[in-house]
Amino acid sequence: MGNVEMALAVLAKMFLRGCSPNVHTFTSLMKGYFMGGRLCEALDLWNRMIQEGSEPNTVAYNTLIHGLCSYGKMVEAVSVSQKMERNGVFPNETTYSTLIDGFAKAGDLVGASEIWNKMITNGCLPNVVVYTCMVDVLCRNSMFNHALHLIENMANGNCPPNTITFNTFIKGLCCSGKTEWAMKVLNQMRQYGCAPNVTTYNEVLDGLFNAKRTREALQIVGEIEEMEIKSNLVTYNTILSGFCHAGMFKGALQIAGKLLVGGTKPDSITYNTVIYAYCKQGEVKTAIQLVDRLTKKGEGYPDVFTYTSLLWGVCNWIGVDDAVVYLDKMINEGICPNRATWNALVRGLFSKLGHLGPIHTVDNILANGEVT
DNA sequence: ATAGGGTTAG
Repeated sequence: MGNVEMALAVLAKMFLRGCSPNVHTFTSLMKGYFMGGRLCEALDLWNRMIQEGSEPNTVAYNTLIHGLCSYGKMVEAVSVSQKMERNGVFPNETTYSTLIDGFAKAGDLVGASEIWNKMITNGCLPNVVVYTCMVDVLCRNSMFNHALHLIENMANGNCPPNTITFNTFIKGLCCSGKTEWAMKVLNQMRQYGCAPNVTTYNEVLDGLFNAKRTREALQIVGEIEEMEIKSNLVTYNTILSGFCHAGMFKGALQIAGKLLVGGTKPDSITYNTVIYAYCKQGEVKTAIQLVDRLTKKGEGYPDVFTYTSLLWGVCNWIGVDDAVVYLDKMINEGICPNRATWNALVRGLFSKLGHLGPIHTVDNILANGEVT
């Protein structure tokens, strides 16, 4: 029984004993439904709360708005916030930051700005979370100078930026390949009283590896050790995949060894990246053995990522016939191949046949409207 | 009882 089911059972017992849940109970339960991916149940619960005569307060509304935003339902979220005001329940900083974050995740600067303006009109002062969400949406729209100005305004005003504000800015810069600027921010954030933490370094590392700046990435790896910043699983996974991205598969496997020695518990991303590294350097048998060993332990593994690497490896180093066996195995286990899986197979197939002109990957076929 | 930051195939 999952947590949500357990909570529901408790709720049912409450009703049976004639106890009516209060707004707090409904709000927590609704949050649970939203987090469990059960939008309909969450909304049903909201309606039931109204029927029970519980008056939703600001926190209850914020929870509903956050749930709607997390499903990308921005029109509905805004409409709830308007209804909230009409019902005389005052929106607070959390209401506005939730809505601005929702628009930011959708890349909608106009939507986010409208909420900002509304907030100012209503006499609500932005806090550090609201500002940080605005930095996020500005970055997603490549308005890095605006984002920087906003951070400077914060520092000059009475709402100083914190480490998360800078991490958001650095992430935005890295996502646009502006790694030099990101490095500059990394070095300057201390002047604002914000110490970089492990997330800051993880973001910079990812940015550098993606930009093929392997040398600088390695410098950062050294800096993390010097600074006595404790690497976490994400750090290791980022370095691991970064090494693979740079074609340094041996180095990647060494990092994996270091992770295990350090006592960090690997996750499916770690395993998939290691399997990818093995397959890329032709140690497909080792990769298969590792997958077999991991399969016994938990559920949900291997997954589509594992099989895509494995199929690529078998196709390129063993043979297409064997790859088809693994494709069957995958489908029998109920794992659905995706576009990348088919691409790995099609690429492998054509590289074996050779000199047949351009490679017809699934992407090419879809782009050109060709039919096989 | 509510809000902002991190990693994997192509």
